[in-house]
Amino acid sequence: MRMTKLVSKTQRTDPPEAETASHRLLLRAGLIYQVAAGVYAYLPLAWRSLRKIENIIRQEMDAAAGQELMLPALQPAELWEQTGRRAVMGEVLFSLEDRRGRPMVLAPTHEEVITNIVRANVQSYRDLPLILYQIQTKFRDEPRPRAGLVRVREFDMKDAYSFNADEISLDESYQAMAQAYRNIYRRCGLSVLMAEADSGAIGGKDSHEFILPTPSGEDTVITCPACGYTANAEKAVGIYPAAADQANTPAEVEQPLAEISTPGVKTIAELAEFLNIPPYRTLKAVFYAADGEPIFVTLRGDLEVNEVKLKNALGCHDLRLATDAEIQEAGLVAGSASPIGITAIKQVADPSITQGCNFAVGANRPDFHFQNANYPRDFQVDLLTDIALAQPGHGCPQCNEPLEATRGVEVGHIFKLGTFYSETLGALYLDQEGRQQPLVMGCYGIGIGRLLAAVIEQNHDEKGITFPTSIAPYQAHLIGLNLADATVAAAADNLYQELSQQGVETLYDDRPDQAAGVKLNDADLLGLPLRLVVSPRNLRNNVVEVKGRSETDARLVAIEDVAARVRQALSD
RNA sequence: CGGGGUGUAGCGCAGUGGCUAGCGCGCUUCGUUCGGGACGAAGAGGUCGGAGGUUCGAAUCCUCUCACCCCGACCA
Repeated sequence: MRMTKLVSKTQRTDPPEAETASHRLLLRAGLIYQVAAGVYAYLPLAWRSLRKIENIIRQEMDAAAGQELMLPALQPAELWEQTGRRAVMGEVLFSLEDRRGRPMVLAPTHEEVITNIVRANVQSYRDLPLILYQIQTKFRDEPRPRAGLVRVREFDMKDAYSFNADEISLDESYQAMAQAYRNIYRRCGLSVLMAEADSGAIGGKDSHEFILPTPSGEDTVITCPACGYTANAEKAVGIYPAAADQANTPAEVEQPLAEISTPGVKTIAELAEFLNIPPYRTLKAVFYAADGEPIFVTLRGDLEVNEVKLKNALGCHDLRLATDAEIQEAGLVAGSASPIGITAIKQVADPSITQGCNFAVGANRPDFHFQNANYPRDFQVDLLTDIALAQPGHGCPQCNEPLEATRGVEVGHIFKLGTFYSETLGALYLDQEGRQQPLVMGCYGIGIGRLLAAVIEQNHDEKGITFPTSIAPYQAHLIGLNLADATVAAAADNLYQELSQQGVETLYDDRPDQAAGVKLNDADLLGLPLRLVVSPRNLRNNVVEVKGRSETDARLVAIEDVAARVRQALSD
């Protein structure tokens, strides 16, 4: 490709709106063009790279016995009502009407359609297991698109679905997909973490996310350097430090409940300081609204609520902190709230309230707290279950060594779905004994554009992108310096022809009037793996300069050997 | 949806009621340059996000509205 014919141009300055490296470089190198919030055009360079990513994914999916097909993005809303997901998805679902006024949606994912297809085509265990996949455009009206291609509203996704006779078979498909995913990331030049993940309201047992560690990421991953435990913070379990200075047999050491005056004390930090006790000797109260119903949550004062765990425990769609008005209406006192004496509100508590005794807690009237609160002596709860957020420093659930936290971008997610869709939509098969059984399903997603963003996030330096060869838009960046010199122009043109004929994907900077600095900087910005420089200086010695993007020094190669050397370098 | 911010040339920005709206980069033409973002000369390019209002006069003041960015709740 000649750069004089390339539609996209590089920009000299960083786009001010781009906070993350991939967003900044994608815009600046002319790979993407923004059309609307969270909607981007892929310009030719990006599109070449994305197609290479897709092909790697296809190869790995096919190797794992996947069959590629293509499903429609435009679907009747009715299909989504059968599974109840029209309501679950809510405003994320792009909705429209056709000319007859029928409600339609633009699909954000494809479980409904694929399950119906399988229902119509699979009746026997002999057809199983089955893995189907597609690479197709998804539509999600995200509340907040961000960071260029990381979080958008229209994006291409590889989504795969497995159909198995039983859980054991599902495990095999799941493991095969997990391995395919590892292969895909490795081949794209990415190093990712595989983290235990929350499977959501409809999920089955297992779910894993593939996370690219980066400070600009949206997710927090909890890791254990000692044993390798890795989990999304939404899912992670931490062993919080037991209250070492407290006896483990509360019944014998419980002190009488006592109300004390605590003027101006509202937060846990203030309470702990006022009483000169550590935060873990207090109890924290938080109020939520779950699908509109008020929820009173209690956990130990040194811990935070994990809202995903809470949401799962309650089985609700919508969970948010209660408003001040709702708190007042419930007769609660913010800053001094107490689970003691609350009967009209649903109460949820974390088991941490049993780790210790004689806690300080609000008295549900302003400027007063209780001392020596003990569960279950002083209050009862409707639900006692893990709702605490694992934090760095907590003990690993596998080995009790201190956990660490890392930020990251989710570049893939695999789920064991179980039988929710097959039962709801009637996708059944006959087993060997002739009994009807629901198909056991899994689903597996990778966002293609986000993967490109992740690759750039992990492969760049201060000058620009450093594309891995496997997904670089072109393999070689040929620069002709001082093309006003007819000899140089001829040599560069010839080399371009030769490389092209030998199958080396070459971007040829044939711009006649650009200064050397502009061309060299653009080459660094675009980040193709190999840079070839033809110049008067080199040509006097009949050589061409060859340099890898990440190398500091160039090699001089005789011009007649360049094509062979380039092919060799690319195959390494 | 809550909080913060921005809309003026392709890009980045200046312009607090007064003449024909300006600067840098980029772009066009000519000339000179030619290995890390060259120089000179001459040019092209604008519904000042939109609508309404105030005014002799609005990019500038008022009202409404739209879009986009950043921080939080969501996801591949």
